[in-house]
Amino acid sequence: MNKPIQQRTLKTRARLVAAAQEIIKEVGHEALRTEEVVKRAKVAKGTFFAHFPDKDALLDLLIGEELNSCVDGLAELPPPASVEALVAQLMPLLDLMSRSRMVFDVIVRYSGAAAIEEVGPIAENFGKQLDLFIRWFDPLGNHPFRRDISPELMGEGVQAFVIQAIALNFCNLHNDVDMTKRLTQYLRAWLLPPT
Amino acid sequence: MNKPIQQRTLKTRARLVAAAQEIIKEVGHEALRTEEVVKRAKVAKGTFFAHFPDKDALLDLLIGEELNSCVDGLAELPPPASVEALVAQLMPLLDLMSRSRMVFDVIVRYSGAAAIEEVGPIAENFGKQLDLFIRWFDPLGNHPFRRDISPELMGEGVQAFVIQAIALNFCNLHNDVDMTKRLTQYLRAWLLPPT
DNA sequence: CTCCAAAATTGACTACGGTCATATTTACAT
DNA sequence: ATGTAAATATGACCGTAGTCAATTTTGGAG
Repeated sequence: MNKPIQQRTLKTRARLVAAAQEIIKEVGHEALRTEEVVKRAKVAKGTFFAHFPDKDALLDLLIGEELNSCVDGLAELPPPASVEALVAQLMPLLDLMSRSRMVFDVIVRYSGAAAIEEVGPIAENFGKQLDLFIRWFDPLGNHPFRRDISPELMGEGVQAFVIQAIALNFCNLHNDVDMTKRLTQYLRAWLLPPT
Repeated sequence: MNKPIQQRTLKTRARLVAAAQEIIKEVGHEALRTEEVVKRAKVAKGTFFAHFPDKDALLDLLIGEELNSCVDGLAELPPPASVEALVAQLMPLLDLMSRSRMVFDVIVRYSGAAAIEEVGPIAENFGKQLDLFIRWFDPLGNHPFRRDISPELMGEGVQAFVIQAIALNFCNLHNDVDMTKRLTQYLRAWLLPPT
């Protein structure tokens, strides 16, 4: 019933977010500086940290939004009819997650509900991904995937392998062709019933 | 043939490492400060960074060593005869990797050969883990696991699921009983042929 | 309208990782 | 021994995330 949330707060927060988005568009996530954010948002340093516990929380929010629109896009597609189709459909997500080492690190760190408390935007998005996978792997659906384990478990495995594939991709100068191949190999072994 | 490596270098490096190990034993990885390391090692700040590219490289080394003695211990065990036995054998590794959020983050970041160049101690250890798994999953061996995919692929999957299980464990106040259960569930679905 | 307590904002300040020009030490040739 | 070039060490300095006591703004009670 109480309404302790002020109009001013929303405005300030929106300015901070807008400034950050602008900066990221210009110089990328890696070069984001809180000083630059507050300068453009025309607020003091302390104000930033009154709105976000730390810089990573802002990145959680921004990257979470990007992930959301990406997953929303996926949700409109029909359930994939093969591992190859699945991997192809996931490519936009893969591209986003592997855009830069820093983005990937933030995603990995926050995908598991980061802090002990508080589920952030990225963690929420991973829940959303899971819902989507559960639909795609519905045992009642017409797909070639295994039916001996729950679709939820299948989805969690897909997430684990996506992260693994991207992580290995950041290594030995593998390019994304190899990432796709590797993920396909993982998911064939994970999702297909042995012939 | 050239011998450009000085005795002094080794001494200094050893002192830095020893100081860091001492500090970590006292206050944990999270509270490690380079300033404290150089103070105890009786060297200047700059010397630290002449020996390690950054603080994380030192952690890579130290955590890598811990992982190595852990995996060496695992290597003396006989191949596990069930998923439950496998998970039980892996527990020391799981405990080490999930000791703290920071340790886990460093491991995840460096497990995939961190930088584009240079394979560090943690990445090397993950290779060693893989060798061990390949032995355990030898298709010629007497074990209940699937034989339709390469043991290497099986091992990579185990690594992916271990990371997934730990990551989720850092979330929703799940304790390690749940981590064990979750990993068992993953590995049953990953390693066992459908009945 | 006036006053007040809570909410929001401020910016100087701290902590700490990392840099770099300079100084010192080492190894070796002569 | 002496000179000297390369390797190593130094510490003042910098950049940036994050803190906090003090200040300003807000919305509402009387």
